[in-house]
Amino acid sequence: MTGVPVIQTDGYPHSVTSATTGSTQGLDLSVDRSSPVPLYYQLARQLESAIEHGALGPGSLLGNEIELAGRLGLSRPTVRQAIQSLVDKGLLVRRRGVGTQVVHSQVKRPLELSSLYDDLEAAGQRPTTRVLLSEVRTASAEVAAALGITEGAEVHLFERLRLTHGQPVAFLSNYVPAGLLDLGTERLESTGLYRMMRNAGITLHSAHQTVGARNANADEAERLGEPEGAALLTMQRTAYDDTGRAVEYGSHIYRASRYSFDFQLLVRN
Amino acid sequence: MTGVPVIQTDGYPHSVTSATTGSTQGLDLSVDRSSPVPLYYQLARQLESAIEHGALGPGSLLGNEIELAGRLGLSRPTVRQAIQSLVDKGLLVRRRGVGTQVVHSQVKRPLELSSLYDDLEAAGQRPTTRVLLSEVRTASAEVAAALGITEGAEVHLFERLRLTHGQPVAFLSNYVPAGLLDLGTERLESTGLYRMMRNAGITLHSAHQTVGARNANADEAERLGEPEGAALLTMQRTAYDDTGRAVEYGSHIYRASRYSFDFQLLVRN
DNA sequence: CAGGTCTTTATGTCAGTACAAAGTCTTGAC
DNA sequence: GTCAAGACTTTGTACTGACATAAAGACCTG
Repeated sequence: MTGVPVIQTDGYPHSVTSATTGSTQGLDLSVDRSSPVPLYYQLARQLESAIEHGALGPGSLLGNEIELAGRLGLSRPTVRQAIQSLVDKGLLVRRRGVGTQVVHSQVKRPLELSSLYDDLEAAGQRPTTRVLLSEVRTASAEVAAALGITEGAEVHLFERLRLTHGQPVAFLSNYVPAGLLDLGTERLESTGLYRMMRNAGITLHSAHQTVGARNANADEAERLGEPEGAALLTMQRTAYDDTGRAVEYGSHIYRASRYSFDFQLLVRN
Repeated sequence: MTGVPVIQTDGYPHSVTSATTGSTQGLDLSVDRSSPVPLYYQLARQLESAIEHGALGPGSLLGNEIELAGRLGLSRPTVRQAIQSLVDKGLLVRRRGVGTQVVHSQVKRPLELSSLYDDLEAAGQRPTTRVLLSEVRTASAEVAAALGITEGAEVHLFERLRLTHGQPVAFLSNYVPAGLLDLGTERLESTGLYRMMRNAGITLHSAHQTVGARNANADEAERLGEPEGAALLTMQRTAYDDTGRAVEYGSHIYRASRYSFDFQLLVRN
């Protein structure tokens, strides 16, 4: 990060560099006005990466907003917007009369609607998927209720087995209203469901989850390679897109011996 | 802009009422400039309660920001700030060229750092607590690592049994750095731990959770009134306050037959 | 020396304006 | 009749300016 020159194409690049560390002073912050990326977002990303890379250590002050704005050639509201987005993410804390400082705790990521696939991939587990079943059925009462459709309507059901290192981790049963997207088996094996939805123009918005546990019956035990009666982690999830329409219902079973949910959450004040 | 005259003097509430429903038009929105409560917050609260009470049904447009601002005698940024806070909560969705509408799905609450006590109480379960143990100990390696303190430092450990309708639901082991707050047994029975912390001036900020499952051993089975080998839901949580200091580590065990985690989560875009 | 008070500093709130960009809808041409 | 261009609506981004308020420290005073 040190001596890297900031190449600027057009607009008026404001680059700020200094030797002081532990503060925003020692950072090479700059914005590119010719870019279509919003200025507040450019700044937010730079601050975020500075925090991640340790250039801005925990507890270090960010420097007051007015000065920061001046140094970057931005207005205060723009700087505030950038900072606010990081405060919302839990990376920064504002204190009136004191300043804005980097939070001490190692907040990684708040809980997201991440797919199991992405989770495992991020953990370097190299997940693979085996599609066991993929067909159109009529919705049962349970599925219809979860998806908010009428019982008997057509849904696409697919069952998948997720593995890492050749070992089963989870058995996933997913239901998608028919016609919402075309689910090719080959693509389901190579990527996650949510990624496919995003590519199909569906923007996920929220989800309702229930996490519980139960003992494995003979069927489940065999599929997952666990002894009968072993504790299983269960999760049911209904996902909604931004129009409020339910786009997916999943009923998942995880081997508790090989998987657990791990997440960070923020308190809203 | 309709024919509604906006009377603007100073320090007086602006009230807007109309007969149209399904929109913000039929709402009695007003702000009180003499109140110390921020204007954007007043507006946000009113909109939120209107949504909750059904006055603003799912899908209904909010009306454009400029007009809304004019009707209330506020500036557009202020109105935007109010709306934005509800968008962040997942109650509203903005669409360029269309407007802002109430989200369809019944988003209840995103996942919060709620205590089990509050959860059960909200569900009308009338929880009771039996404090089994409450003493100061030296931190084990596991606890020290979770709390970020040195091994052997003093921590206050207390074990509680949570019951509803006389039936055990969970066994809770909690560790709090010694001297952080005084944990009276009687208060621990009548209220939750997080409520006590808030009252002691500690503002919670974030937490790291791990949820898993395992089979009950003989000890756990007896305590919770389950057969040996029954599936249990486990949760470990470390909570941090806004200075980044770990203030609590809890290792909890739930009867999977009587409890499951149930929550809503949002996708950040 | 202890206490409260004033000053400083930083964020918090709010107004008003301007232009950009993305959808929607209408209009017009073919 | 269909499709595309353009107008229009609405949110998105950004700036300037102003005052309020909380926290911290310096200062003065009893």
